[in-house]
Amino acid sequence: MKVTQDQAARNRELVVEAAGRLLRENGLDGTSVAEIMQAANLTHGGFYGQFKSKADLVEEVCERGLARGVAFWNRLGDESKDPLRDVIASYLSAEHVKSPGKGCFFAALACDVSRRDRGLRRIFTSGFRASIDALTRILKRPSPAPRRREAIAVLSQLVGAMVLARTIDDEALSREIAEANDTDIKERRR
Amino acid sequence: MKVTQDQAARNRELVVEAAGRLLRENGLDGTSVAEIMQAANLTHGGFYGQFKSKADLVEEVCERGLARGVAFWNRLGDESKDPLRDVIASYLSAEHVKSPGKGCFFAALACDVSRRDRGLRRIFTSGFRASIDALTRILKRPSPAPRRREAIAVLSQLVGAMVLARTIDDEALSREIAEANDTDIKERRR
DNA sequence: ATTATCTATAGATCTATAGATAATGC
DNA sequence: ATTATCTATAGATCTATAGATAATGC
Repeated sequence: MKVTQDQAARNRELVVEAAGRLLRENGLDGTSVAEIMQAANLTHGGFYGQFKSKADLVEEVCERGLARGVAFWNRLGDESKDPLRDVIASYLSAEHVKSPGKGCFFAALACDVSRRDRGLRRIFTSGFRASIDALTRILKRPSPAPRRREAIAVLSQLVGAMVLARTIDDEALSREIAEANDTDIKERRR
Repeated sequence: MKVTQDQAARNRELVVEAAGRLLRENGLDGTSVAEIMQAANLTHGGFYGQFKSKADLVEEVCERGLARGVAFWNRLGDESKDPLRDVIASYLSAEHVKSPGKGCFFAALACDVSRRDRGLRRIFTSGFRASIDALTRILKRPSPAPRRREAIAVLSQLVGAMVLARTIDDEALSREIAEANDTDIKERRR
């Protein structure tokens, strides 16, 4: 039963990883601790040796997940020829619509989070600020509007488009939502 | 205990009304049947005399709630001097941010719905089409972009702004999100 | 329509133990 | 190398709560 400290640390990572996927796919309430542990190939009871509570795990998962998203955008900002185009294309891709478990934490969980306690909401608030900063840096070519305001508008539009595209039960209409927003964001920045 | 058919029908309406508020405030999973019945001043058990199941009630509530939102926009479209301005101002108001129980079903429940069965998703899909039609009619002055595409973009932006504004645990930043999107939508249509 | 009840499932806790780690002895 | 201790995990169990049903009353 007992494993090396190293293996225990790896097991903990497996739990965080499985939770990251399941929570985004099925929601905060739609995912049980038992389910997460099963996905990590561990038993339910073992969970409480590594996390204080489910809420504790959720906070860790979201904090790390949001940071990952910001890092991805910052990397695009540094390395891409046309970072805004790449941000939009990846965000509004069909892949992102159909795989919430691998995608944006805002699109997957923001509605859930708005009903949760301060702790989790604060984590999302920090993640939001960092995301806006990343986007602001990406919107660097001359623009009539203040860049920060535009970053907020673009992020809102992206998140709304993803939430709606995932809700719609019609593949063609869902695609239309993603494409309309893709075109729209590009057009307005002519 | 037993009441007239008329009173029973009124009680049913009370249940639908209470559910409409509670489901939007606390989410589909965050609202119990017992809670809804209590809010309607009825007992838990009575629920199943009027609805087949909780899922059944949820469908009825969403269908009617979505239709109400569409009707509101159509009324603005018919009666307002500047319907787009009024749509945006009401949608992005501080009041709407803090009272999800009285607000847009997309902003309150779309994330939840994306994880539900076909029945409920189809209802939201119809509501989405009707909302886009209403918005398309409102966007009637000359525009370089196709009106339908613009309607989809504007609705996405509105929903995303509301979801994010409600998630953020900082009143000033939350206000900034609403105002940035308000200004942004107006600016792009100069 | 009320009241009591049933069944399922959730988060969380408890106990036992395999086996790793640390302390000790040669 | 031996012994003692520590700890990550398994498995069983507890408590609370959910949706739903059945029996009852007017």
